[in-house]
Amino acid sequence: MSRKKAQVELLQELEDAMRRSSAQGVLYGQTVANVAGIANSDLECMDILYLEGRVTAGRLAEVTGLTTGAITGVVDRLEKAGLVRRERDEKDRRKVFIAVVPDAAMKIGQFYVPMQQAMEKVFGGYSDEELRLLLRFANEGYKGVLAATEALKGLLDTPPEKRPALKLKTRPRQP
Amino acid sequence: MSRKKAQVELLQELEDAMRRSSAQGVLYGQTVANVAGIANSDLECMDILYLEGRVTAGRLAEVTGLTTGAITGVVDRLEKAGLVRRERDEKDRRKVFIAVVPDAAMKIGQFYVPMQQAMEKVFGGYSDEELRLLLRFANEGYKGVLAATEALKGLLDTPPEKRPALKLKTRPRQP
DNA sequence: GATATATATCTTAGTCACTAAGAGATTTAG
DNA sequence: CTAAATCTCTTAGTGACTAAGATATATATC
Repeated sequence: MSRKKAQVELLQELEDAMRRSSAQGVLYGQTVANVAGIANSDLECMDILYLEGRVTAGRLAEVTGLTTGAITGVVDRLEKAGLVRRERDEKDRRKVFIAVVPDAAMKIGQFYVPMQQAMEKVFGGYSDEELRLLLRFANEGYKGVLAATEALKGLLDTPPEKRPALKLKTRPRQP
Repeated sequence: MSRKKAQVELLQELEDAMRRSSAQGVLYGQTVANVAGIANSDLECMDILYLEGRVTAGRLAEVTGLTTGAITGVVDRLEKAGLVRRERDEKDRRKVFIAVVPDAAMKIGQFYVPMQQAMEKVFGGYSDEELRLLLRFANEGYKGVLAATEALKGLLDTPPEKRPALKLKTRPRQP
């Protein structure tokens, strides 16, 4: 045992707190989709487009885990709503780039204002050095979650009986 | 202007990094649901049950934003899968408590092991004091997101033309 | 250069989770 | 004791999703 009891508890608290805030983050997203009047996956794709810029339909399918057929539907709806445009790649005419229509970023962005304000308020309680620590953690956390997602996807290709037994460290929770 | 340019950039980076990792967190959840062979909302409810303990069907509807009818379906599926049990409240026989079946926590929990391992690895790079800072941030962040969600929900009840104009601070992103 | 294979998106048919509206059961208020 | 309120479930209908395959374009092989 290299960890003291207090630290194990700290880590458990941390895990729960992150899980809780992440769950609430999901709910915020659902609410945005509701208010904006678009489907959840549609908003998810808008978010990817915001973060990655112009991407192909296939990449959207890859990142969201949806089938290409489903993405066709997503893009159809977003295009009809005037939020994105299809742009055929002139180099490879099989590809279709999806690009956010300039004004659309703001139409959707406004619904993130309450979140930004709340976060600004929270960030206000931290020094620059502490904020840099949070940034470092956010970046490392992203990489960790990405890796974990890949690891978990790997299980999908493995038949259940051949899966390496996962040692479970969570204890059942008392309500 | 009370903030220096460097800090504004830091905050923007932080916002993007959090958005990115939170988006990846959503994807992790979707993958868990896939691997576990249950619907997304079903898993979301399992998560709420894990965090809140035994809750009523109505509370699940409230927290998830689904209708009570949808929750009936969720609970039906989870019950059939042997993950939860319906328990009528003896004090108020209209209410139905949903409780996680003891072993079920582990059945689902195993799919969070890759995530826990990834996070343990990340946490390993921080001192106890830094971890406490992260915990403080996670808790404050949760409260912030919760408040933001409520604020946004408020907009739903306000007719679009009567909504207080949200001042947009995001700048459109260059892809 | 012609043919075969690969890649990227779209189409179609069918499935399943969701909403809206209201029914049924129980509790609380007058 | 009746009326209103609360909580869950039921029903009918809608819409986003998958699987499979069609279409169009690109790349590889001979």
